[in-house]
Amino acid sequence: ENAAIDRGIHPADWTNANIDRMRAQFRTMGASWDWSREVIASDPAFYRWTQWLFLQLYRAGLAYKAMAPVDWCPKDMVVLAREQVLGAERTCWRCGTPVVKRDLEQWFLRITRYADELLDFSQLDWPEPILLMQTNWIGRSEGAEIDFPVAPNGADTDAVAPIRVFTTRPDTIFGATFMVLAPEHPLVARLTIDDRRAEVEAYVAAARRETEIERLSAERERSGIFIGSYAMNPLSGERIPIWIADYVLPGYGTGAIMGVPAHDERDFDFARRYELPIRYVVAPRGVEPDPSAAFVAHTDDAVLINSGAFTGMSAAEGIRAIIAQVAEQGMGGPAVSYKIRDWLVSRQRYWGAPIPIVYCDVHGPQPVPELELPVLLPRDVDFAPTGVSPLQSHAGFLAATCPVGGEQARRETDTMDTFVDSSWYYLRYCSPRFEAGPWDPEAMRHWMPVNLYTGGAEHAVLHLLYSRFFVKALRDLGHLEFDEPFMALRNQGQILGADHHRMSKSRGNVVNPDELVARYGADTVRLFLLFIGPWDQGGPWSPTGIEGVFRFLSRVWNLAQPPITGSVRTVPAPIVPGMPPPRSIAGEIPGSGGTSADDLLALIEGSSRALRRITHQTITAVTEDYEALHFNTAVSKLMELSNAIGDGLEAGADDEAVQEAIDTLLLLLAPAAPHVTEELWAHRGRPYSIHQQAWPVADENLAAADLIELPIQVDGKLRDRLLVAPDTSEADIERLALASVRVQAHLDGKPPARVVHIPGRLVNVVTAR
RNA sequence: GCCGGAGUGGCGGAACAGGCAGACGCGUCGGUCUCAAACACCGAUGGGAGCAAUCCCGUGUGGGUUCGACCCCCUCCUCCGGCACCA
Repeated sequence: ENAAIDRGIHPADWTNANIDRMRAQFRTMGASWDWSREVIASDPAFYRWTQWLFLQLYRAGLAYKAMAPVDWCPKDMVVLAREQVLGAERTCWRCGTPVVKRDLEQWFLRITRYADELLDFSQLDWPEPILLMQTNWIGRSEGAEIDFPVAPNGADTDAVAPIRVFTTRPDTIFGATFMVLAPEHPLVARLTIDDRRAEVEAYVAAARRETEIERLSAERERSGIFIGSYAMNPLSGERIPIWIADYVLPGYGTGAIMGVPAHDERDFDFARRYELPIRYVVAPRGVEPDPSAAFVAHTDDAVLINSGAFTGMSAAEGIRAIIAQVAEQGMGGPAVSYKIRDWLVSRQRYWGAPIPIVYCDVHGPQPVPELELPVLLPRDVDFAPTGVSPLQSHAGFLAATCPVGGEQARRETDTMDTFVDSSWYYLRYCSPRFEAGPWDPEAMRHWMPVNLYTGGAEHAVLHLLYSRFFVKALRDLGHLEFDEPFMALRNQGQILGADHHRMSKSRGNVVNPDELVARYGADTVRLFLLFIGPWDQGGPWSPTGIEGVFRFLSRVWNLAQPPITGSVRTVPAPIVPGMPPPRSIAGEIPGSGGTSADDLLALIEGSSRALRRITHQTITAVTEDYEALHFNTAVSKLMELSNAIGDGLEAGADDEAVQEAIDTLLLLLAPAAPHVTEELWAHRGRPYSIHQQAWPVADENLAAADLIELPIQVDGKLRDRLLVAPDTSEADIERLALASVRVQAHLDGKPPARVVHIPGRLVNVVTAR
């Protein structure tokens, strides 16, 4: 929408032009999807069901409208979900502008109802960091809510209900020497005594004016103000002063805390500044707390002190006992608090799915009947953002009738957050043209849940959290039969601009794949993207090396293109392919001085046998790499196979081995470089299409080497290598290892203290030291 | 500040149930081809010593465990990501 405004065109045209462009781009890159299942979120045929879903949630009480302090992007002139406000700088996820707080009536989805179930990841094979991010975002804390009665002072505060606090450390209640309310707490005005009123009101006003960043700044000294009233500690009966301070947040817990300076760092700082008493009530057993010390963090071996009847209990016992006591007095009990907030989904923008609600003066807000869906987004709207939905100035859209009484009514003009569309799109893929509902239940059973989902980690607490919520809510409403949308998740890395920043037009560091495709061809670009580094890591873009991939594909072309007929080369005599004797490589094989072990092995096996071995080893290795998403090493192994084919030709490998190797190379390469492999496959007279052939299967016997190479170490340092038949006895291997002149040179004529022999891996000769 | 992830040649990166560090590719150097260049091909390429055989040093820092550590444990440093007074 913003881009369309910048260009002076309609968002629908801009969106559709982009869809066309991306389809074409994907096509040139050879991306192979089932295009018959394409869905477009801005198409009424899709958002009809987005609206339907909203109504299901509304009827179930999971969608509601409420006045609340919300995050507002002053540039986009729209509210944001808490998840869309990024980082300590608290910026808009879309444009990067710092957000501000506003009190507005908005639509929310009750994701908090699923907070506990969203913490259950037991069915998921997801990256640990994503699970941690979701866990932290949900932010579950167990503790207690405890009522502190207001102490009578003869004024009108006497009739005030007790003040409820939330704490995770009820065991420290005897250390509560003051109470703090958030400046926004509803009781502040009533509990402020007249003498203090002017100052308190000034403090509250100042707190409201401050941006959240300033307020949350850790650097700033804690501030607060005494409001003149007192509360009673429900267990000790102690009278403690009531303060307000902006370090207590209105939206978490109950918006009020008991101040326990001895055991909480923030309360400690606060007490120090305002000279409030600090009383230690928990200490490691047998240790006298040092009054000059700072706050004492929670430890496992701590016991309660100065805590009346609870003195002597362990901290864990104390927590249980004090909660029980408070509950018995009817003054609270166990409680759980969460950081996650309900999901704000309404947006004051044009380009989104309209929220299907109408407002009737007689019957209040009413859902649009399902048969009337979709509520169509009109095209002829002045969509410049003004802070209220542009739809408000569209008389035709606005006019509605009440579904209950038929009165004239007014349509909701806010549209839905784009993340509502993306929270369920994958469900529509199962039956994209289904008309009788959002999905065909039979297709749903066949396809869902998604077995492997790939995407960026930036969706951790956005799309991935919302989608889980949707599936659970729809399951509970009887629409789905599974608990999780995405069983396995893998995060790909992000390719950054050459300047190490995210690619963006404004930075001018965007790489356009079209130019590379035009220059090198799609297969080269695809292969290079796979080869550039680990798929899950990402990193700065550098085109260095794309030439190497291009050369590789050129070599494959040259190898596979002309059917090889009767190429004749000198063949070095193979050394007894059947039963080669064990031998030490260096020094003991005449003339083997400069020969690498691989070369020697090939020499012994014979070039045909060696090529077939490498071919079948490559099948296994590349298949495993693909399945593990290790594409960079898969490509390097394909390069090695192509090098081996070149060596085999050079050494006179027979045609059968060469042709098998080439066919295998093409088959393994086909997913990565679909175009060139298809063409070569056809040139070689193989049946169409290479992409419909069975995946090659490795023959274990062919993949097994006739000889294995064993490193020989002395004291952990490599000194020699042994080429032996796989079935050589351990005793023979150790005898050969010790017989090595290079090993002997490091033994100084003394017998070894020990020989560590890991069969098939290595031999380590340990000297007495 | 808290929670994650990562530090390997000139560069991208291999190798990680503890077992040959540097696969594969780029770049660089040398050579072949060419009138010349480009392309292509061949060879060399972690650092140091040596004519050589070979030896020493090397995976951010400093310790530790082990026959053996890029890998495990502890300390610190740097970079990237997330959260940010959540009581």
